[in-house]
Amino acid sequence: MSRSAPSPGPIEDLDTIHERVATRLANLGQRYTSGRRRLVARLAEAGRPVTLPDLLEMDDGLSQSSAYRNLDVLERTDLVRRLATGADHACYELAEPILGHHHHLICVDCGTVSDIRLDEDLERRIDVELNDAAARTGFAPLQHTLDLHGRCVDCQ
Amino acid sequence: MSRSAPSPGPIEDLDTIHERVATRLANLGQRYTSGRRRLVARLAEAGRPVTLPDLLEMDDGLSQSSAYRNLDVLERTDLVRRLATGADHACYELAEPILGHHHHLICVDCGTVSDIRLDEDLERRIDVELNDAAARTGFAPLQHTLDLHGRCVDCQ
DNA sequence: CTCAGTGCAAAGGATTTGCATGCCG
DNA sequence: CGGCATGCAAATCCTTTGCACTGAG
Repeated sequence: MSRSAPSPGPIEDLDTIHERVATRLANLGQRYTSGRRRLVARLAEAGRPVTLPDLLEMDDGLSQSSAYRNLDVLERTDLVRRLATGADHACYELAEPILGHHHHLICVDCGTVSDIRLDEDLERRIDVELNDAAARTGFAPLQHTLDLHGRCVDCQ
Repeated sequence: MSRSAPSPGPIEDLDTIHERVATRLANLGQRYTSGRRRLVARLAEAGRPVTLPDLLEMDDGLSQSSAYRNLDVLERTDLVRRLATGADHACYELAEPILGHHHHLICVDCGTVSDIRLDEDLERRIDVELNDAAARTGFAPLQHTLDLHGRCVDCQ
Protein backbone atom coordinates (compact mmCIF):
# COMPACT_ATOMS: atom_id res chain seq x y z
CA MET A 1 0.00 0.00 0.00
CA SER A 2 2.83 2.35 0.66
CA ARG A 3 4.87 1.39 -2.41
CA SER A 4 4.58 2.61 -5.97
CA ALA A 5 2.27 0.12 -7.62
CA PRO A 6 3.94 -2.01 -10.33
CA SER A 7 7.26 -0.41 -9.47
CA PRO A 8 9.31 0.27 -12.60
CA GLY A 9 12.43 0.06 -10.47
CA PRO A 10 15.01 2.78 -10.16
CA ILE A 11 16.01 4.60 -13.34
CA GLU A 12 19.48 5.92 -13.91
CA ASP A 13 19.29 7.16 -17.47
CA LEU A 14 18.55 10.87 -17.76
CA ASP A 15 16.81 10.58 -21.11
CA THR A 16 14.48 7.96 -19.74
CA ILE A 17 13.71 10.13 -16.76
CA HIS A 18 12.95 13.14 -18.94
CA GLU A 19 10.75 11.00 -21.11
CA ARG A 20 8.81 9.66 -18.20
CA VAL A 21 8.39 13.08 -16.61
CA ALA A 22 7.31 14.59 -19.94
CA THR A 23 4.69 11.91 -20.43
CA ARG A 24 3.25 12.29 -16.98
CA LEU A 25 3.13 16.08 -17.17
CA ALA A 26 1.51 15.92 -20.60
CA ASN A 27 -1.13 13.52 -19.35
CA LEU A 28 -1.91 15.95 -16.58
CA GLY A 29 -2.08 18.93 -18.91
CA GLN A 30 1.13 20.47 -17.60
CA ARG A 31 3.98 21.83 -19.73
CA TYR A 32 7.49 20.49 -19.45
CA THR A 33 9.22 23.85 -19.65
CA SER A 34 12.96 24.46 -19.65
CA GLY A 35 12.88 25.47 -16.00
CA ARG A 36 11.21 22.21 -15.00
CA ARG A 37 13.54 20.23 -17.22
CA ARG A 38 16.54 21.86 -15.55
CA LEU A 39 15.20 20.96 -12.11
CA VAL A 40 14.68 17.35 -13.06
CA ALA A 41 18.16 17.17 -14.58
CA ARG A 42 19.80 18.63 -11.45
CA LEU A 43 17.83 16.33 -9.14
CA ALA A 44 18.87 13.34 -11.23
CA GLU A 45 22.51 14.46 -11.21
CA ALA A 46 22.54 14.97 -7.47
CA GLY A 47 21.54 11.38 -6.84
CA ARG A 48 20.41 12.29 -3.34
CA PRO A 49 17.90 14.70 -1.79
CA VAL A 50 19.09 18.30 -2.05
CA THR A 51 17.91 21.69 -0.83
CA LEU A 52 16.77 24.60 -2.92
CA PRO A 53 20.00 26.55 -2.34
CA ASP A 54 21.85 23.43 -3.52
CA LEU A 55 19.84 23.45 -6.73
CA LEU A 56 20.38 27.16 -7.32
CA GLU A 57 24.08 26.69 -6.85
CA MET A 58 24.15 23.78 -9.27
CA ASP A 59 22.44 25.79 -11.99
CA ASP A 60 22.71 29.52 -12.63
CA GLY A 61 19.74 29.29 -14.96
CA LEU A 62 17.36 28.68 -12.05
CA SER A 63 15.64 31.47 -10.19
CA GLN A 64 14.51 31.02 -6.63
CA SER A 65 10.81 31.72 -6.91
CA SER A 66 10.33 29.79 -10.13
CA ALA A 67 12.27 26.87 -8.71
CA TYR A 68 9.98 26.77 -5.67
CA ARG A 69 6.94 27.08 -7.93
CA ASN A 70 8.08 24.33 -10.28
CA LEU A 71 9.08 22.00 -7.47
CA ASP A 72 5.58 22.51 -6.17
CA VAL A 73 4.08 21.54 -9.52
CA LEU A 74 6.35 18.52 -9.77
CA GLU A 75 5.43 17.51 -6.25
CA ARG A 76 1.72 17.76 -6.92
CA THR A 77 2.14 15.57 -9.98
CA ASP A 78 4.03 13.06 -7.88
CA LEU A 79 7.27 13.49 -9.80
CA VAL A 80 9.20 15.08 -6.97
CA ARG A 81 9.09 14.45 -3.26
CA ARG A 82 9.71 17.09 -0.66
CA LEU A 83 11.34 15.86 2.57
CA ALA A 84 10.83 17.68 5.83
CA THR A 85 14.10 16.72 7.50
CA GLY A 86 13.92 19.18 10.36
CA ALA A 87 16.84 21.16 8.96
CA ASP A 88 16.26 24.76 7.97
CA HIS A 89 15.76 23.97 4.29
CA ALA A 90 13.53 21.20 2.96
CA CYS A 91 15.12 18.58 0.70
CA TYR A 92 13.82 17.57 -2.71
CA GLU A 93 14.31 14.36 -4.66
CA LEU A 94 12.77 12.61 -7.66
CA ALA A 95 9.69 10.74 -6.45
CA GLU A 96 9.18 7.00 -6.10
CA PRO A 97 7.58 6.44 -9.51
CA ILE A 98 11.01 7.40 -10.86
CA LEU A 99 13.55 6.50 -8.21
CA GLY A 100 11.69 3.52 -6.77
CA HIS A 101 10.90 2.99 -3.10
CA HIS A 102 13.79 3.70 -0.74
CA HIS A 103 14.72 5.22 2.61
CA HIS A 104 17.10 7.83 3.97
CA LEU A 105 20.14 8.28 6.14
CA ILE A 106 19.82 11.78 7.58
CA CYS A 107 22.76 13.47 9.27
CA VAL A 108 21.59 15.33 12.37
CA ASP A 109 24.58 17.67 12.14
CA CYS A 110 24.91 18.79 8.53
CA GLY A 111 21.49 17.74 7.24
CA THR A 112 22.89 15.75 4.34
CA VAL A 113 20.63 12.95 3.18
CA SER A 114 21.51 9.78 1.30
CA ASP A 115 19.40 6.95 -0.04
CA ILE A 116 19.27 3.32 1.06
CA ARG A 117 17.14 0.37 0.06
CA LEU A 118 15.76 -2.37 2.28
CA ASP A 119 14.92 -5.99 1.73
CA GLU A 120 11.63 -6.51 -0.14
CA ASP A 121 10.44 -8.92 2.46
CA LEU A 122 10.99 -6.50 5.31
CA GLU A 123 9.21 -3.78 3.37
CA ARG A 124 6.21 -6.04 3.03
CA ARG A 125 6.15 -6.84 6.72
CA ILE A 126 6.36 -3.17 7.59
CA ASP A 127 3.45 -2.35 5.31
CA VAL A 128 1.34 -5.16 6.70
CA GLU A 129 1.85 -4.06 10.29
CA LEU A 130 1.40 -0.38 9.57
CA ASN A 131 -1.75 -1.01 7.59
CA ASP A 132 -3.09 -3.16 10.40
CA ALA A 133 -2.51 -0.41 12.90
CA ALA A 134 -4.02 2.17 10.55
CA ALA A 135 -7.10 0.06 9.90
CA ARG A 136 -7.84 -0.09 13.62
CA THR A 137 -8.30 3.70 13.68
CA GLY A 138 -9.91 4.10 10.25
CA PHE A 139 -6.82 5.82 8.90
CA ALA A 140 -6.40 5.50 5.09
CA PRO A 141 -2.72 4.77 4.34
CA LEU A 142 -0.87 6.37 1.44
CA GLN A 143 2.83 5.65 1.99
CA HIS A 144 5.30 5.03 4.74
CA THR A 145 8.53 6.87 5.42
CA LEU A 146 11.36 5.16 7.26
CA ASP A 147 14.52 7.15 7.89
CA LEU A 148 17.61 6.63 9.98
CA HIS A 149 18.93 9.65 11.80
CA GLY A 150 22.55 9.79 12.92
CA ARG A 151 25.88 11.25 11.99
CA CYS A 152 27.41 10.97 8.52
CA VAL A 153 31.05 10.04 7.98
CA ASP A 154 32.12 13.66 7.75
CA CYS A 155 30.41 14.76 10.97
CA GLN A 156 31.66 12.12 13.43
CA MET B 1 20.49 1.12 18.44
CA SER B 2 17.58 3.29 17.57
CA ARG B 3 15.55 2.50 20.70
CA SER B 4 15.72 3.99 24.12
CA ALA B 5 18.05 1.72 26.02
CA PRO B 6 16.37 -0.27 28.82
CA SER B 7 13.02 1.15 27.81
CA PRO B 8 10.92 1.96 30.87
CA GLY B 9 7.83 1.51 28.73
CA PRO B 10 5.15 4.08 28.19
CA ILE B 11 4.03 6.07 31.21
CA GLU B 12 0.51 7.30 31.68
CA ASP B 13 0.62 8.81 35.14
CA LEU B 14 1.23 12.55 35.15
CA ASP B 15 2.93 12.55 38.53
CA THR B 16 5.37 9.92 37.40
CA ILE B 17 6.10 11.92 34.27
CA HIS B 18 6.73 15.10 36.25
CA GLU B 19 8.97 13.19 38.59
CA ARG B 20 11.00 11.73 35.78
CA VAL B 21 11.31 15.05 33.99
CA ALA B 22 12.29 16.81 37.20
CA THR B 23 14.99 14.27 37.92
CA ARG B 24 16.45 14.46 34.47
CA LEU B 25 16.44 18.25 34.39
CA ALA B 26 18.01 18.38 37.85
CA ASN B 27 20.76 16.01 36.80
CA LEU B 28 21.51 18.29 33.89
CA GLY B 29 21.50 21.40 36.04
CA GLN B 30 18.25 22.72 34.58
CA ARG B 31 15.34 24.12 36.56
CA TYR B 32 11.87 22.64 36.35
CA THR B 33 10.01 25.94 36.28
CA SER B 34 6.27 26.42 36.18
CA GLY B 35 6.39 27.18 32.46
CA ARG B 36 8.18 23.92 31.75
CA ARG B 37 5.86 22.02 34.04
CA ARG B 38 2.85 23.42 32.22
CA LEU B 39 4.28 22.35 28.87
CA VAL B 40 4.91 18.82 30.09
CA ALA B 41 1.43 18.61 31.55
CA ARG B 42 -0.21 19.81 28.32
CA LEU B 43 1.86 17.42 26.20
CA ALA B 44 0.92 14.55 28.48
CA GLU B 45 -2.76 15.52 28.36
CA ALA B 46 -2.75 15.79 24.59
CA GLY B 47 -1.60 12.20 24.26
CA ARG B 48 -0.45 12.88 20.71
CA PRO B 49 1.97 15.27 19.02
CA VAL B 50 0.65 18.83 18.99
CA THR B 51 1.71 22.17 17.56
CA LEU B 52 2.71 25.25 19.44
CA PRO B 53 -0.57 27.04 18.68
CA ASP B 54 -2.32 23.94 20.06
CA LEU B 55 -0.36 24.27 23.28
CA LEU B 56 -1.03 27.98 23.59
CA GLU B 57 -4.71 27.35 23.10
CA MET B 58 -4.70 24.63 25.73
CA ASP B 59 -3.11 26.88 28.32
CA ASP B 60 -3.53 30.63 28.69
CA GLY B 61 -0.59 30.68 31.07
CA LEU B 62 1.86 29.94 28.27
CA SER B 63 3.50 32.66 26.24
CA GLN B 64 4.70 32.00 22.74
CA SER B 65 8.37 32.86 23.01
CA SER B 66 8.87 31.17 26.36
CA ALA B 67 7.06 28.09 25.11
CA TYR B 68 9.39 27.85 22.12
CA ARG B 69 12.39 28.42 24.37
CA ASN B 70 11.30 25.80 26.88
CA LEU B 71 10.43 23.24 24.24
CA ASP B 72 13.93 23.79 22.94
CA VAL B 73 15.42 23.13 26.37
CA LEU B 74 13.26 20.05 26.80
CA GLU B 75 14.25 18.82 23.38
CA ARG B 76 17.95 19.26 24.07
CA THR B 77 17.56 17.28 27.27
CA ASP B 78 15.79 14.56 25.31
CA LEU B 79 12.53 15.00 27.17
CA VAL B 80 10.57 16.32 24.22
CA ARG B 81 10.77 15.43 20.56
CA ARG B 82 10.07 17.85 17.77
CA LEU B 83 8.55 16.33 14.64
CA ALA B 84 9.05 17.89 11.23
CA THR B 85 5.82 16.75 9.62
CA GLY B 86 5.97 19.01 6.59
CA ALA B 87 2.95 20.96 7.82
CA ASP B 88 3.35 24.64 8.58
CA HIS B 89 3.82 24.15 12.31
CA ALA B 90 6.15 21.59 13.86
CA CYS B 91 4.65 19.06 16.26
CA TYR B 92 5.92 18.33 19.76
CA GLU B 93 5.53 15.24 21.93
CA LEU B 94 7.09 13.79 25.05
CA ALA B 95 10.24 11.94 24.00
CA GLU B 96 10.91 8.22 23.94
CA PRO B 97 12.51 7.98 27.39
CA ILE B 98 9.03 8.90 28.63
CA LEU B 99 6.55 7.70 26.04
CA GLY B 100 8.54 4.73 24.83
CA HIS B 101 9.38 3.92 21.23
CA HIS B 102 6.49 4.37 18.79
CA HIS B 103 5.52 5.58 15.35
CA HIS B 104 3.04 8.00 13.79
CA LEU B 105 0.00 8.17 11.59
CA ILE B 106 0.21 11.56 9.89
CA CYS B 107 -2.76 13.02 8.05
CA VAL B 108 -1.63 14.67 4.83
CA ASP B 109 -4.69 16.92 4.87
CA CYS B 110 -5.08 18.30 8.36
CA GLY B 111 -1.64 17.47 9.74
CA THR B 112 -3.00 15.67 12.79
CA VAL B 113 -0.65 13.05 14.17
CA SER B 114 -1.45 10.00 16.28
CA ASP B 115 0.75 7.35 17.85
CA ILE B 116 1.02 3.66 17.04
CA ARG B 117 3.25 0.86 18.26
CA LEU B 118 4.76 -2.00 16.30
CA ASP B 119 5.74 -5.53 17.15
CA GLU B 120 9.04 -5.77 19.04
CA ASP B 121 10.34 -8.36 16.66
CA LEU B 122 9.69 -6.19 13.61
CA GLU B 123 11.38 -3.26 15.34
CA ARG B 124 14.44 -5.37 15.85
CA ARG B 125 14.54 -6.47 12.24
CA ILE B 126 14.18 -2.89 11.07
CA ASP B 127 17.07 -1.79 13.26
CA VAL B 128 19.27 -4.62 12.11
CA GLU B 129 18.72 -3.86 8.45
CA LEU B 130 19.04 -0.11 8.87
CA ASN B 131 22.22 -0.48 10.88
CA ASP B 132 23.65 -2.80 8.23
CA ALA B 133 22.96 -0.28 5.53
CA ALA B 134 24.37 2.52 7.66
CA ALA B 135 27.51 0.57 8.46
CA ARG B 136 28.27 0.17 4.77
CA THR B 137 28.59 3.95 4.41
CA GLY B 138 30.18 4.67 7.78
CA PHE B 139 27.04 6.38 9.00
CA ALA B 140 26.63 6.34 12.82
CA PRO B 141 22.97 5.56 13.63
CA LEU B 142 21.08 7.30 16.42
CA GLN B 143 17.42 6.46 15.93
CA HIS B 144 14.95 5.55 13.23
CA THR B 145 11.67 7.21 12.42
CA LEU B 146 8.90 5.26 10.73
CA ASP B 147 5.68 7.07 9.94
CA LEU B 148 2.61 6.29 7.91
CA HIS B 149 1.21 9.13 5.84
CA GLY B 150 -2.41 9.06 4.73
CA ARG B 151 -5.80 10.49 5.53
CA CYS B 152 -7.33 10.43 8.99
CA VAL B 153 -10.93 9.42 9.60
CA ASP B 154 -12.13 13.02 9.53
CA CYS B 155 -10.42 13.91 6.24
CA GLN B 156 -11.55 11.06 3.98
C1' DC C 1 22.02 38.83 45.55
C1' DT C 2 22.59 36.47 41.30
C1' DC C 3 21.43 34.41 37.38
C1' DA C 4 18.29 31.81 34.75
C1' DG C 5 13.46 32.29 33.19
C1' DT C 6 9.76 35.19 31.30
C1' DG C 7 7.02 38.10 28.14
C1' DC C 8 6.72 41.63 24.92
C1' DA C 9 7.95 43.37 20.72
C1' DA C 10 10.99 43.20 16.97
C1' DA C 11 14.03 40.58 13.93
C1' DG C 12 15.24 36.55 11.13
C1' DG C 13 14.69 33.58 7.43
C1' DA C 14 12.57 29.95 4.45
C1' DT C 15 8.90 30.01 1.40
C1' DT C 16 5.10 32.24 -1.09
C1' DT C 17 2.86 35.70 -3.77
C1' DG C 18 1.88 40.15 -6.76
C1' DC C 19 2.76 41.87 -10.87
C1' DA C 20 4.66 42.98 -15.31
C1' DT C 21 6.84 40.56 -19.02
C1' DG C 22 8.07 36.55 -22.01
C1' DC C 23 7.05 32.50 -24.41
C1' DC C 24 4.74 28.08 -25.92
C1' DG C 25 0.87 26.11 -28.08
C1' DC D 1 -3.67 35.81 -29.70
C1' DG D 2 -4.34 33.56 -24.81
C1' DG D 3 -2.77 31.77 -20.92
C1' DC D 4 0.63 29.68 -18.36
C1' DA D 5 5.63 30.39 -16.95
C1' DT D 6 9.16 33.44 -15.32
C1' DG D 7 11.78 36.60 -12.32
C1' DC D 8 12.15 40.34 -9.46
C1' DA D 9 10.79 42.34 -5.32
C1' DA D 10 7.77 42.46 -1.62
C1' DA D 11 4.94 40.01 1.60
C1' DT D 12 4.01 36.01 4.76
C1' DC D 13 4.42 33.62 8.71
C1' DC D 14 6.79 30.26 11.80
C1' DT D 15 10.36 30.70 14.83
C1' DT D 16 14.12 33.08 17.16
C1' DT D 17 16.18 36.88 19.56
C1' DG D 18 16.99 41.50 22.28
C1' DC D 19 15.98 43.49 26.31
C1' DA D 20 14.17 44.80 30.63
C1' DC D 21 11.93 42.62 34.41
C1' DT D 22 10.77 38.85 37.69
C1' DG D 23 11.50 34.99 40.60
C1' DA D 24 13.86 30.94 42.55
C1' DG D 25 17.78 29.30 45.11
